[in-house]
Parts: sequence; C-alpha cells; structure tokens
Amino acid sequence: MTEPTHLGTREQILATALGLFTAQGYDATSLRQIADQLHMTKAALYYHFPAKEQLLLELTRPLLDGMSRLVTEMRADAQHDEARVLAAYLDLFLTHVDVVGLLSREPATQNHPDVGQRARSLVAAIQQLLTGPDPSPRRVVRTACAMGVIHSVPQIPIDVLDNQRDIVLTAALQALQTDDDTHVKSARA
Amino acid sequence: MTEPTHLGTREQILATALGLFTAQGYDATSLRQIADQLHMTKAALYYHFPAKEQLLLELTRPLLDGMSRLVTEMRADAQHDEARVLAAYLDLFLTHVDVVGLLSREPATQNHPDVGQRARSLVAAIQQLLTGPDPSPRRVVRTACAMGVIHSVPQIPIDVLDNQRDIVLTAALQALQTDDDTHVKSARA
DNA sequence: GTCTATAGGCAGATAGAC
DNA sequence: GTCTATCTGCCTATAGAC
Repeated sequence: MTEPTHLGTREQILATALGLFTAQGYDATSLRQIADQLHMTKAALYYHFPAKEQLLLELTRPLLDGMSRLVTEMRADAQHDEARVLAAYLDLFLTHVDVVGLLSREPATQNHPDVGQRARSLVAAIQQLLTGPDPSPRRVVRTACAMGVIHSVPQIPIDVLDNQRDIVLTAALQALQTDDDTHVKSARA
Repeated sequence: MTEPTHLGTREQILATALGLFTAQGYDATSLRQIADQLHMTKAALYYHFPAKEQLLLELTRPLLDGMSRLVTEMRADAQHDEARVLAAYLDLFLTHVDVVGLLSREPATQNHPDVGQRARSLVAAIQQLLTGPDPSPRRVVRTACAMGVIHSVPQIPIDVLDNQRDIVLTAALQALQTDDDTHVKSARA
C-alpha cells in the first residue's frame, strides 16, 4: 500500500498523460515530456507501463466500458425510452469529458482496435439502436444531430456547463423529435 | 477522387495530403506516405512546398477565410438573423466537410497560430456574436448546442446528408431557440 | 523504483546530379 | 521537376547498475 498522502505513481502518470494527450494529442506527446513533468525519466515510466499504448488503453477503458454497458442495456430493453438513453449517454460524457475530448479529437488513436475502433463501433451501435429499425433519412439525420449536441459537450466551458445538464439534454431531445411542421423561415444564405 | 484531366502536381499533392491527413491525422502522416501514394519521393514534394506545415496552411485557408468573411458580415450587420447566420455557417461546413473534419479532430494543428488558433478564435467569435450581448448561462449553453449540431456534420454519412441540409439547420435552430416550457420528462439515469 | 546509456528506427529537411 | 543520398534530431523501447 502507498502512503495516504501519495496519489500513487501509477495514477500520477496516468493523470499527467491524460493532460498532455488532451492538450497536444497522443502522437505529439512523447514519453519524455510525461517523464519530465513528473520529474522522472522515461525508463521509470516503463517500469509502470510496458508501452506508451498502455497509457491510452487504461485511460479510455472506463468510458468505453460504460458505453458498452449502455449498449447492452439498450439491447436488453427493446422498448428503451429515448430520453433515458440520451440522458445516460450524456452523463457518460459528463463523467469522462477529458477522455471524450481526447478520443474524439485524436485520429492517431482511431485505428487502434481496442480504442478508436471500439469507440466508433460503440457510438455506431448506440446511434443505430437510437435511430430504430428501418428509419427514414430524416430520422437518421436527426439522430445524428441529437448525438452531435451531446458530442459538443467537451467544447462547452466547464464553468458554464455546471448545472446545465438538462439544457443540453433538452436540446438533444428536441433535435431528435421534431414536429414536422417546424420550418426554416428565410434561412437560405 | 482525381479527375481524368491532369490536375497539376501541386493540386494532386494537396488532394492526397488532405486524404491522408483526414484518415490518419497530420502528425501521423509522413511526407514519405504522401510521396509514395503519388509515386514520387519526399524530395519532389519539397520542390512544390517548402515544408509539411505549408500543406496544412493551404488546405485550411479557404475554410478559414470563409469563416472570417462570415464574422465580418455579422459585425457589419448588428441585426443579423440567427437563422441566416446558422445557415451560412452550415453551408461553410458542408462545402469544406473534409477540412472541417480534419481541423476539429487534429490536436497537432490546434496550436498553430494560422490554423488551429485562428480557427478557434473564429468559432469563438461566431459563437459570441450569435449568443448576443450579456447572455444568460442558458443562452450560452443553447448556442453551444446549436453549433454542436452543425459541428456534427462531418460525422453524418455523406449519402444521407445529401439534400438533408434543412433538417440539420432546423435542428440547430431548435437547439438555439427553445420554448422554456419544454421539459425533460423522466430522463434521470 | 528509479537511474544512465544506448540501440534502432523513422521523421523532416537539404544538397546536388540529371 | 524529379531523383539519390545524406544530415540531424527525436522517438520508443531495452539493458543493466544502484
């Protein structure tokens, strides 16, 4: 066991890595930078993690597992409520904002089977389950817009976002379920 | 992608670079890859472009100039119509989907003064002009959601997106202007 | 658990022949 | 305009001392 005051080197490394990955991207962040910021050497990092990739895996797993759970629940309950699903999805994003921001921005990670590919297939699954069977093109676009609202969460200033969860949720819901008679007035550019 | 008519080596290089940058990210794409795909060598690339960075600059300039123009127009017309602005913003995104996708995902480019920083300040300016003076937190979040809808455009399948412009636009508008009595039912997770 | 030292690779960029 | 050859620098990762 580590000392109560100490966060544990492992966790410190992960936290620092997340910060740098988020700020600069995964590729652009070298182990040297992570080590320097922790007043360590690269070699010390390799004592805790067998490879750079492992940092990414451990950072993203909690979010991805959460999304996985959501998909499972949606499949189990065919009559899932749209609002409940969007709410759960949003809360997942709020809990893991940093990781979401990293994943959505980082093309370097998007071909990794256990990270990018897994994330994409989970988002696709949720989107498809949310869209429902045999959807109209309109429904497909609307679902994408609703998820777009939630995906925009990482770009909202944190201080503003606090306690504004329901506003985002309402916006997402409205993007999804529109009265068909709501029209664009004179919006051509 | 490439026309049967000769495009000019310069344009071919730019097109190839955009494709690879979009697929893999800027950092992750080496000049060697670009050269290989064009059956050239790295050195040949350097005849046309003085540095890798220049590829990014030329690829993003059209979009950024368009956003710049929009900001200027908004500033000139204080009574700008929300719908018109969102429509113009959306059309900008539709015209430059690939570049938008690249820019929004690529942290490696986001600290470059003439690319990432410029893009961010332009988005911020549009957002602020759209939000209006002395906004409520709700208004700030709603504006972010509306722009989130438009920002989701690169993630909508292209074949579905065709002719669905107005659906996206309507969704964005609704995210922006909500009746305050629209409530979330039982959406707590 | 952390260090020094270094292997081995590939990146961006340049020089100069053709 | 395109090539070959090469420079320089930083990267991930490993070996082994303390």
